[in-house]
Amino acid sequence: MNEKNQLARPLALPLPTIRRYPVYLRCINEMIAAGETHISSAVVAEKLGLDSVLARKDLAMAGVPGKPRRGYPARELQAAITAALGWDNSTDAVLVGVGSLGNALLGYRGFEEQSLSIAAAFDASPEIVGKTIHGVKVRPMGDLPRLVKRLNIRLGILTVPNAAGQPCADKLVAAGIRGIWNFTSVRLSVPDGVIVQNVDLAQSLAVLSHAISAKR
Amino acid sequence: MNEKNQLARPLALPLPTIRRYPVYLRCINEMIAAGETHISSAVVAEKLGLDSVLARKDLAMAGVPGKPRRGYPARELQAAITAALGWDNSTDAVLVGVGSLGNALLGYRGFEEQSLSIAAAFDASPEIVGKTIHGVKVRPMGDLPRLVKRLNIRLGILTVPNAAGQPCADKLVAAGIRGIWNFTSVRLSVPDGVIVQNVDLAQSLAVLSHAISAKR
DNA sequence: TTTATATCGGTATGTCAATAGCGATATTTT
DNA sequence: AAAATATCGCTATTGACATACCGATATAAA
Repeated sequence: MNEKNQLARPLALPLPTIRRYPVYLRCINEMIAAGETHISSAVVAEKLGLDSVLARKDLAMAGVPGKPRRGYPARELQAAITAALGWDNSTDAVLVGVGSLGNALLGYRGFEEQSLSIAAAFDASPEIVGKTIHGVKVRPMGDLPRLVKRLNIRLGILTVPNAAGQPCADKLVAAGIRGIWNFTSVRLSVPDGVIVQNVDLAQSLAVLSHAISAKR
Repeated sequence: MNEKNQLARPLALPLPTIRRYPVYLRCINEMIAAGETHISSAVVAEKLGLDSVLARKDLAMAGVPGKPRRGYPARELQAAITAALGWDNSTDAVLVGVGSLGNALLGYRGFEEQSLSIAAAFDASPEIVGKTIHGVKVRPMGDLPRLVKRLNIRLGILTVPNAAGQPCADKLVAAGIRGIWNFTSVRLSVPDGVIVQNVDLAQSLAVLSHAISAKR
């Protein structure tokens, strides 16, 4: 039999739970800023419009023991979720493709919350290389391998045109990148061990436009 | 009993299927451009790196009968999926919040593929109002209700700072919008009948950063 | 003409996550 | 000190989707 004193935290968190963690985290941050010392799953669920059981299970997954009638200790819960997301340590990333979207991401201030900082940007176009966008200097693609290795960067942000998607992904992989945040519509093929997270606006829009056109 | 001559298309398509449709559609378009007249689910699955059964089921959901040993008729399948997504008729949308992200979306050329055109843009800041960004004139928020009603616009794109998210969503709803494409991190509360599709970069990044930090 | 085969279409099974229900317990109230 | 209650934490059920399997059929090959 198992000792039941210790809280059993599963080795792998459910993917949907991980996706919801940023939402919880923002809510918890607000509550801490408002002076709360304890976080009740019921209150969080109410604020976010989620089922109370779902919120309780998600928060319990963080591994911090809560107390009946009080909730979870706020700072500990915050720290646990932040750690689960890997946002407790600053992460450097490189951005490839300084078009309009890459430009917007370079200017996005919200990444600080996720401890993400774009350490360098690259582009193939000679007209853009050399310019400084939102404080980041745009470098030629040739500099990518050396810089990624020197700074030990593990995350690449891919914001190039579709045609350049796979070739640039290959370059990132060859340079030693571990994860690619893919903003192109191309289905990247990468070796095992490299993680790709797709942000396909068309997929997101599909759900919305289908629903709107279907309900008429 | 049921007549079985007609292909039974389910009234509601599974959400994951809808999300995959844009991916299939791009693949089908390429194959048509390459001169194919028939689309085999096995070939599509191979190209996209999906399970062949999954692709077959998804394509079958479109309601177009396929032929053994040939596949689905290319143009008909293309038309059916396009219609299922509501991309067969041009859809006008309004964009609220012309910051860096709103700017990038206004300049994004890929929306034509989805028959989406941004008919008008709005912003609260007097410095931006009146300017023309990528061919679209930025109007003051006060003009929103009248213009949405006059052009009978059903889709709103929300790219304002988090603090303005809910108020602006309320204005869109009051103007008669049916769906909101929400790029803020705020969980919007809207009345029944209005659909919200969230594009939360933090949620997407969460999966990636968790995986990268966990596997070390 | 006959045989072989690729692909479709439906049914059954398995897996994962969301929901529901219930007991345990610490805090608050009386 | 005793009773009431809110909240946690566990287990079971439900439901949806992905996967596996199998029969039907039109095309291609022999």
